[in-house]
Amino acid sequence: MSEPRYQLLARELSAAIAGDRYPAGSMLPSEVDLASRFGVSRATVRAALDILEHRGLVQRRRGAGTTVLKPGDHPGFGQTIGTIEELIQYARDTRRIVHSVKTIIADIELADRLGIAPGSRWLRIRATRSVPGTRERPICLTDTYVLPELADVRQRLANETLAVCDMIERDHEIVTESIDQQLQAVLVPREAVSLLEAEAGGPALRILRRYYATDGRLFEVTDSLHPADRFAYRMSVTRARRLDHGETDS
Amino acid sequence: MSEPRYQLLARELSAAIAGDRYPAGSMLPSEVDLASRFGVSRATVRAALDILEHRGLVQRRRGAGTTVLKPGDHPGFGQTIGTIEELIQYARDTRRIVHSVKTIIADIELADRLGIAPGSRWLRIRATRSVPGTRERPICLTDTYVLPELADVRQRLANETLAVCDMIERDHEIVTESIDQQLQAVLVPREAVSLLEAEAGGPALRILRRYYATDGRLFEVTDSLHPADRFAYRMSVTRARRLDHGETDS
DNA sequence: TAGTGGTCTAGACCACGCC
DNA sequence: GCGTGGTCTAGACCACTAC
Repeated sequence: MSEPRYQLLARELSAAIAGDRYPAGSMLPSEVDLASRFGVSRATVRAALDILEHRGLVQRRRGAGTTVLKPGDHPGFGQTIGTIEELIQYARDTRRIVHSVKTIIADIELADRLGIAPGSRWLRIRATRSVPGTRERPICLTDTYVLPELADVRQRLANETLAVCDMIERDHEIVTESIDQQLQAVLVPREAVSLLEAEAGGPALRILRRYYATDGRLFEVTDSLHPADRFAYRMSVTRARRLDHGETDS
Repeated sequence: MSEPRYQLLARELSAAIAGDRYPAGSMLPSEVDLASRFGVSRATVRAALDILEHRGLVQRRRGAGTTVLKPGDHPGFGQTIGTIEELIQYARDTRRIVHSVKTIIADIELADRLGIAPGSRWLRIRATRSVPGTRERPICLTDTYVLPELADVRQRLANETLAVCDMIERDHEIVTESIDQQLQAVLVPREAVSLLEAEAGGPALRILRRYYATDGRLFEVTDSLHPADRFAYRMSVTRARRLDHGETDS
């Protein structure tokens, strides 16, 4: 009907992990166990665990079981690079200038581009960010899409420099659990030229971010355009320690 | 049995697409059709298609079918890499073509660009990576710089498709502790045009990686140029959860 | 050896797009 | 209506890990 069971199950498990029912380092019940507990087939459990694994919440090892991971403690070199706090700090240090706020319905093209459901309603906030106290040109142009029920963030836009997801966290019972991020090189499109004070056809970094709450819900999507000369993305990846008991062979 | 059937099937389909049996814009056979053709179950076909879809080679639409995408015309992004496992798989699935190997001494400009000491000596390996069995253009142009004392990796370049840092880890007492990574949008420079078969001035993603060993030594630097239509960078960022007991227990 | 996750099968029903 | 992909089930065997 509405939501697939494996998604629902992923949300419940993700909430249970966030709620410390399964703390970092502990083991999740086995797949057959989860299947019987939730009254679903093992395939459904596996589909749910696929989601959690992809989000970096758990690690699965054949013959051993499924472990809840600490963020930053990922097998090999983790997909988790940096922290949300770092992203938020970036927002705190810059000033937002809102250019338009508007309710939109996602057409096929936008839905594909953002990875959201076609026909779904979102509040779109179009803004630029600048370094305060300078006459420098803006660092980026960002379209922020939030669920309609969170639309009251628009009251706060004017007075606060916080990231939108930060404001949402404070006003609603929402905690950001993970962010999916995609980076791509593009050329500055004509429509962005005047807002960014950039040259059309210059190099720019496009960053698409999808914000997931602890209950697994996608509640915010941002689509940012950074002219290359004003922004580079830096990150550090550290080798993860194994969570298991066995020592590292040599 | 080494390789799972769904992986093998993914490779065969991917090769068939590359070999123009299913050209861009055309439809793949239906899932049931593929299942009976290859003598596997539909679930196995779906697992294979999941891989192709995730790589951005095909697009699936319920009720409509599976379409082969044109590179550069993807609904979201092109090739994406999320985890190191994928990076390794990426290396395994692509062919390295070495164009030159040469000892260089870093001048001021290079030292600045790579973050290494001016006047230091490095072995530079210039190579492209392509999807094997196709006449597609290369995915990236990479300059790999390694310390002179690790120069014996050059013997392995021809026979192995592994990442250079992987080969170094195996041959020497070096373990990669962390990687500093920097992403930047640039335009394809004239010097890269012929090797990449790309248009000068087109958008490209430049990824600079610095590899540090456990003793803190910088032993490898890579400088990659990915034309935007052939690559996007994907990652997941996780909220730093509260640490219950001691922080990094051993 | 017992239990785990990884793979695979052969069915089934559904929502959706197209004719 | 019909075929498509999306979801789901109830089995099965295997490779691997822990004990």
